Amino acid sequence: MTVQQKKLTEANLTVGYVAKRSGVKVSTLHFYENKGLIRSWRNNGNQRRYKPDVLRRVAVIKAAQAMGITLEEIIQTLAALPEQRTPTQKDWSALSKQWQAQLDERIAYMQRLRQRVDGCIGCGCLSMSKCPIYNKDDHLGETQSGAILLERD
Amino acid sequence: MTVQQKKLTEANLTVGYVAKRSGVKVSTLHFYENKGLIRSWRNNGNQRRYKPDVLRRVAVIKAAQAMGITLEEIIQTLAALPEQRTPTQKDWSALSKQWQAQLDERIAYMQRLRQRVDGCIGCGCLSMSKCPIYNKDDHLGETQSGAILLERD
DNA sequence: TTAAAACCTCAAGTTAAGTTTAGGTCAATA
DNA sequence: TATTGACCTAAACTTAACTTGAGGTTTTAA
Repeated sequence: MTVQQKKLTEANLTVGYVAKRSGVKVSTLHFYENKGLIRSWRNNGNQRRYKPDVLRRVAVIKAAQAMGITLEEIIQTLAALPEQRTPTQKDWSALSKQWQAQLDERIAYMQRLRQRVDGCIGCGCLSMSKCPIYNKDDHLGETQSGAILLERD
Repeated sequence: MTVQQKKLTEANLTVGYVAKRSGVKVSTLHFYENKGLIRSWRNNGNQRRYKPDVLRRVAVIKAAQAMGITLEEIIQTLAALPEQRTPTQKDWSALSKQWQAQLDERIAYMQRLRQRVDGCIGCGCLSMSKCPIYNKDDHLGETQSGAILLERD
């Protein structure tokens, strides 16, 4: 039995191991713990120990981030996971549905933007009076103004 | 002739007017000028004055940002615009082509991600050994690791 | 003409998502 | 057993893209 296998079966992962396996830095795991995104307990020497499901948690966090979801939102969503028992497939599945919807929205937003850029800038005219790049009702857009940016120039 | 019309025809816009018309704050215009994204000259009292095409510039900057392009990249791209003459439709069109390609890439990335999430998290299994959310070759992904995040857990 | 509104500069503050550093302790191995 | 590598905390630093504040000047309008 290798050291890693021993660690795995004992469900007793060190921070360095989790860092290597999850592809994030040790400092990031500390940071996530501070934020309440993951949890650990301490051994006699005050070192962190993790249950293996922390790996899934970090994977999910990273996946969500790649979808453009902020840590703050992720914290909110992860709060829906059970505290007492290890989350099941159903638990994770529920999360992913939420994020899928967000991802779909984001893709749709990008496509709308693509279309507008086709029409507005693509042709070189940029006549914003007819064809604003920003749309008041498009809440995914970063802009606060939402205004028609140019009417003439 | 209204004051605004006078300003427009005289090609002599104040910072407050540009701010209102472009939907960004005065401080943002100062900031952009510092970064070299826009230019102005000064009147006798040391106040900024702008040519009307600054409105188009700001619109383009905001559009590019909405596409996920950083200011640093925008600065690079805007550097291709002519310094001496006011940019023409062709000039703007060239820019937009570049950004369209980036936008297409980004959309494609999101869609790949969407597919992986369908397969990996959506089903609840999250068995990353077969179906990594992160792909080494997917350079749009934010993750450094690019590793398979979970082999078992 | 005078007060308010708009402008100016420069420096410091803000937020997100970490990373780095410093100064020390714990654990694994030659 | 000694030493090296892994860990600990707390605070400061980083980057992007701005925003805010302080203290002073210019314009505009009643």
